[in-house]
Amino acid sequence: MLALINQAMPRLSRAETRVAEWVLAHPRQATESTVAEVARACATSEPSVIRFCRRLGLSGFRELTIRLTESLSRPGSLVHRDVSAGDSISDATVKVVEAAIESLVELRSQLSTMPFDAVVARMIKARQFVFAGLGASGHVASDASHKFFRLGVPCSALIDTPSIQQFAAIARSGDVLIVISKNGSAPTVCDSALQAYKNGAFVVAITDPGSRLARAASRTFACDAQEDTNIYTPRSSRLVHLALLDALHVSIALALGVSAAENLERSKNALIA
Amino acid sequence: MLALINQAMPRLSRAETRVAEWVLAHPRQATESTVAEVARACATSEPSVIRFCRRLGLSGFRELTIRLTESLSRPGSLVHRDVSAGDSISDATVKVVEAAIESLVELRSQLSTMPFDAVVARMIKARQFVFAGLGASGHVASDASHKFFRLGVPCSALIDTPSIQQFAAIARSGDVLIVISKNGSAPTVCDSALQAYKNGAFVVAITDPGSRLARAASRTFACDAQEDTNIYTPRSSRLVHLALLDALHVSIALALGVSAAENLERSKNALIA
DNA sequence: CGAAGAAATGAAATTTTACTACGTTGAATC
DNA sequence: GATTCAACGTAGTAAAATTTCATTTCTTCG
Repeated sequence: MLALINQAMPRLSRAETRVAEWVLAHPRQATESTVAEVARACATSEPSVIRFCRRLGLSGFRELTIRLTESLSRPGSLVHRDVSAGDSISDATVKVVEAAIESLVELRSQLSTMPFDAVVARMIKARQFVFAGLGASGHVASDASHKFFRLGVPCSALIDTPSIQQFAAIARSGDVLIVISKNGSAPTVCDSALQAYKNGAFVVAITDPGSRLARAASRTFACDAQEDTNIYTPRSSRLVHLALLDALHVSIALALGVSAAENLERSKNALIA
Repeated sequence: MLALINQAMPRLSRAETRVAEWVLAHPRQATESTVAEVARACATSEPSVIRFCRRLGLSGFRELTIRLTESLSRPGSLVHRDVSAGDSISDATVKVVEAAIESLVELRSQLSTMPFDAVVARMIKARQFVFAGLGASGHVASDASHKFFRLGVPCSALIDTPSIQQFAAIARSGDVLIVISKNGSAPTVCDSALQAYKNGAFVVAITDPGSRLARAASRTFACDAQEDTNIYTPRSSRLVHLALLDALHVSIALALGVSAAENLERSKNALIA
């Protein structure tokens, strides 16, 4: 959160900058203050404080206090140590698993900012789900399709460019296209997402925030995967995307209610029997 | 905080108990609600909610939300609670991701007991890697194949019974068969593993400890995935298997040394260019 | 340089939210 | 069966968050 404020600093106006600086300087105090108190401390007005919150993408002051307490009580994350050529095997395995844990912890802290409610609301009324992704994201798409179809909604996975383009051309209202991409820059995928959107489909992106794909989609789940400069470090983004889709899957199951629960139950029993 | 509420339960009156139960069941949602919303959800009045807070020694509702968000964002508060039908979407998503984190933490603690060294020693001398799995494990196998081939070793993924059986029949010394299975009980897969082993292949199992597959393999990575009695709880085993294969991949890359590093480097550059 | 437009800002009004005062109900005790 | 006391909710109040809008300040372009 504090990093997010720092990052937003250049976009802020003068009064908002004063608020940002005060919050960064007194984060703990900010969580216990009221809007009026913050405004007074920053020698500005209450609306400016509110505007500051909005500029950060928050719903208001209340959410600021929540987000702040969250990040303040989260202990400094595990020191992300890269695998290096001299590592022993046991060192390396621990590092890899810890990196994976770290990215999931990061995901958890970002869950509350993600548009689950809006996406679920649209998905429970969909006539089909189409998952799309290339390369490693293709496997994620397949996995998701394999999981979501048990809800009783028609599902498919598209894992190559021509298929994605073809679907975009025939997409229509009622279709939900979930596009999975690590950095969201592949032009063909972005174009297809836009095309599907224009044809009336609901397009959900699971990708980096700020990417071209993120802008093309109706809704975006922003997972800022840390850049892996290290050749040995595997992409944790796959794990994050899978976990995110797990969460979405469960959310939809809950929203669909009894019918979905029954389908899940039956499909589970089918394996045991 | 949640523990504190539990502890205070006996001292609470009837209406206050209802509030306590709701907060324990929907902690995340509680942090984002207003007094009126909580009162409505508990079928009680606003003063009762306030009284509940006071009884806990807090100054009021505002402090409750702060204390709650604090304890929710602390990793120690992973009180693995199952998703239930009445959960809000935000509660459910947090629970799902926390369950995933928990299983990876579990994996980390078991890493030291796993036969990485022995498996790596055999794999760096292999002429090919074959990953096998059915259903959800099939996606894991595909993903692994897609990752390992970048080391420069021939790789393939078998995701259906006949293919696995056929490979087992032609397997020979120098082949490494990595079998991925959640509970390791599918008879055809176990038989194939045994057959491949008899034909001289090195068979690695990624499965539950004590399963039939575990006994059939040359070496086993035992991941005791907790039984998911709850229909909403997704299988975290996929994530664990993927992370485990990531670790194995990196270990092999390190053991292969410069040549593998070079291959990884080149394959990474191929995507950017 | 100066006027038109846009952006930023705060005063005041409005709505929402947390909290309090008080009367009623219900249960326990004698 | 009357008395007492705790529990509870209705209705009201104070306070806080948020919106509206007029004023000011900065841009920008003639």
